[in-house]
Amino acid sequence: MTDSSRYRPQEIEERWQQHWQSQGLALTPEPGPSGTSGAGEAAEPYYALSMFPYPSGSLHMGHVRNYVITDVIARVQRLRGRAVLHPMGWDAFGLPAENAAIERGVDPGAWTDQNIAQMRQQLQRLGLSIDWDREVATCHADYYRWTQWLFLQFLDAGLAYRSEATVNWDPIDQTVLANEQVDGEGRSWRSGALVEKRKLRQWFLKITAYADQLLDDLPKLEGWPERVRTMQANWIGRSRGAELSFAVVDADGAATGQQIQVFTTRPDTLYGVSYVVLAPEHPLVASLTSAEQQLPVTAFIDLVGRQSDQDRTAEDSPKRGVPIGARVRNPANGELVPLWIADYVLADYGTGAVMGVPAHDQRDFVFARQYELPVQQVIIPEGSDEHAYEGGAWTAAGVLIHSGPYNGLSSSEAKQQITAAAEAGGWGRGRVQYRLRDWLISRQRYWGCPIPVIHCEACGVVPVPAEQLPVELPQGLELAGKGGSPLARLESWVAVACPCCGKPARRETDTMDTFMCSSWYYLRYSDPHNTALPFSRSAVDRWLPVDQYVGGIEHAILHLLYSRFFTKVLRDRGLLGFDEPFRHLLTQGMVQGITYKNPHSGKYIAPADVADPSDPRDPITGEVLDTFYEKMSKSKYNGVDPAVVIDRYGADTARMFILFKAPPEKDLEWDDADVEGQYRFLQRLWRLVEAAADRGLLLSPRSGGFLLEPGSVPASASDQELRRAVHTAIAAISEDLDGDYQFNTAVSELMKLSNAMASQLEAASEPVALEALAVLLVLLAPFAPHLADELWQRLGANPDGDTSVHRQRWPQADATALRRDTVTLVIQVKGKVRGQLEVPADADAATLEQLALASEVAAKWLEGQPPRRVIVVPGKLVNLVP
RNA sequence: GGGGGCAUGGCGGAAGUGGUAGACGCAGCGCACUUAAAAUGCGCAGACGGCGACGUUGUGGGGGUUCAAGUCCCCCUGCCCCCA
Repeated sequence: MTDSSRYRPQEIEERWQQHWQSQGLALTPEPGPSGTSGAGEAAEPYYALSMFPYPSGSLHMGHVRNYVITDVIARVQRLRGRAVLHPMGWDAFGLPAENAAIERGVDPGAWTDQNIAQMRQQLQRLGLSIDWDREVATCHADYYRWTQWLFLQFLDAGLAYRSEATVNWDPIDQTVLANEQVDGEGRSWRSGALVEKRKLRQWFLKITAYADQLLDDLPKLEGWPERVRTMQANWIGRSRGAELSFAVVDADGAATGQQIQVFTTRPDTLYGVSYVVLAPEHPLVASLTSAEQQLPVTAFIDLVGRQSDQDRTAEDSPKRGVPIGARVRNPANGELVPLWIADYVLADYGTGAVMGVPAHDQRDFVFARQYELPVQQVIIPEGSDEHAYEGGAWTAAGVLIHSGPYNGLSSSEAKQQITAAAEAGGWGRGRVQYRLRDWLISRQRYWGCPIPVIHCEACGVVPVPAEQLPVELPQGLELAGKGGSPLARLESWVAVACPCCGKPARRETDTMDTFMCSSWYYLRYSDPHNTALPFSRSAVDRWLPVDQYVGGIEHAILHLLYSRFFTKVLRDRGLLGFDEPFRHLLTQGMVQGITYKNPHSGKYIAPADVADPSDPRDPITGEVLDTFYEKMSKSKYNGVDPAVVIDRYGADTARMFILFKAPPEKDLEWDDADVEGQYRFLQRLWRLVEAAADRGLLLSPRSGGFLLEPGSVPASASDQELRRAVHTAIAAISEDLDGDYQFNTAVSELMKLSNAMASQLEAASEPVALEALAVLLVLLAPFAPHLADELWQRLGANPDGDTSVHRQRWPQADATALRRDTVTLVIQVKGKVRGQLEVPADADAATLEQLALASEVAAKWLEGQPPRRVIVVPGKLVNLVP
């Protein structure tokens, strides 16, 4: 073999990337006047989308996996004749840039642009077929202008409002956070700081107005993973129940006229109420607290203010509270019960007040035990004796007792009847409650999209007129990272004339949550250069909904819920014509690196410092290390740099490895030996095709495709066998790329085809061999695009550079080639495999039974007795039951 | 506590509607080529027993349905995720 014919990805990949770019291979076909765009004109559109990255400046393996998966999908759809939109952009506002500015004094915009340039370059080395002409960056004024414009749409629709609220305050990042951005331990999703409660005036989007739609449309999203839909449903958390009024009474038991509204999902337990609890922040607490309880109540409120919601409401944490020295009347039975405040009731959920039913609610039960409040059982399990309440509350539905006129009713009947009685008696009504809160979008940070409103003493909140957009972020602001909105300190920017009355007014100084920017970027790609609108109705309706969205499961709630909300609002504004933005969603698994940890010291050890991976030991102490796979991160020294892998093996090997190693939704364990194996496979392909070319097997460019006429039956058995392997691969890979994607088995089918060709190509006739070679390279093209195009050219199919393998058509399997004359029949005796028989493929059941009974296997295992029963599965097996 | 998911060789993973378990690859072993090694090619390979033909056993554990169960049903164990 000559030296020049070795597979050297470093020499071919960049060349092909440049060639594709000059050919405009990844550009999005737009419908034009007839005759102007050959491929795109009649083609059906297909939109393949990756979740756009934050431009941190360095590409990691998680990105690579995400974009390679989307790229394969985009390339397959092009080969299938679709007009493909496959864009990329940058989620470019956010704290890292601002922190860099604070720490190093650099300009956040310049810092971000530099990172974008760096990451774009890294991305391009992967050979992704991205249409870079449609790139967007959320921090550029020509993009955020439209984020502001869309905010004004929300404002105009009454879906954006400003309100004083108790909010999550992140003391490290010095900003407020949305509920969705606080984790289960009450920590910020970004900084990890324990979130504090503060009362501030903030902007909200009224996502709760769409709670029902967001929930009810989930079943329509059949192309989404079940668990993402479940997570969203849980997050929205719709519960049906009733709001009931408890009248406040004075020391003599006379009504004071004040009412406490409670929300409950269990109106059937109303007769079991032994107290009512208010949230410590409830507005009536101050006025209802008796003189003697003043001191403990004040102290308690102060204590609770320092706790997170999660700590306060967890079922297993201790419940604390104090009575405030007032009583209320149970509207059903007239009983007087004490009024308490407690940490486990939250002000902003429901009405900020709950009725305490210790016998049938676990938290109430714990609370009642703690403070020796009475426990009144009113529900018993159907058909059973009374529950003894040893361990806790009986929270399931059952039958009512001790409930006056409702005794004997089931829980569900009682819920209806008690709610109806409340409505009739004017002391309550049925109500639906959501866990979902309105979306808090104000951030007291600089590097975000300015909220385009002006505060005027005379006119109130005035939207910035659309023609004055964008409200640009001022340059050269000194960022200190301490206290309040940085923009507020720039008086020259803040002071502005009111657009309404012309008097001096002040700009809003908060910026938007970056999730605002990412809630509509997929719409902008359809029409990225529009200067009159964020997108035209015709462009957005042509390309959307996104056919396939690919990204991490970590966005299951936040980004995906917000984007669905945006889509529904914009639909109602007439800006687009669909209900849901993403038809199919693929949540790819993490990329994990091999991780070594000293079990005694807890220290992570870099793989490079482990001398012998089969017996990993601490390089200093010699202790045996724990070995496992975990998500790649700097602190664990288990990351693998994509650039290093590409330098060594090329992008095609990296792509193939990532696709082959695990199914796309599962976590993937990075393994250098497996990468090496993948590289060997590509080398084998190279040698296979080179050997064929050396023998004079050459493909000439032609328009009619490279397949033999469907139905062709070559004369020789070996040709038939090779053809069967070729068309089996077509059928199998086509199926793996349809619906739910199985790239791992698709790659293994490519390996099988290559193995078959390695042993059979030499003996094959020229037409059959050429068909096999052409099919192999077209099937390979989406996965290893550089190698496929290089070999395609080396086989002579692309002499002028304009008949790339990526411009070919995805092959159709020929049923004739898949047909067999004989098949292997399995012979079972009593369900156990005992032998095999070659039989004619078209033999009927009776023939198969006879062949099986006449076989040696039958003779050996039936011992001369005729079987009691025979089951025949034509084409598969015969089961003899003695 | 509620909901969702997962469990298959030494490892990653394959196995339409129940129908030959372990495809494909990694690691391993043997052979060929080589002075040697690497690379490459060919072959073996779940476990147990047997020189062998072959037999037994085997998809986290237990039970069931069926001619036939990785696949369907019930119970249990362990792990992951979401909500509490």
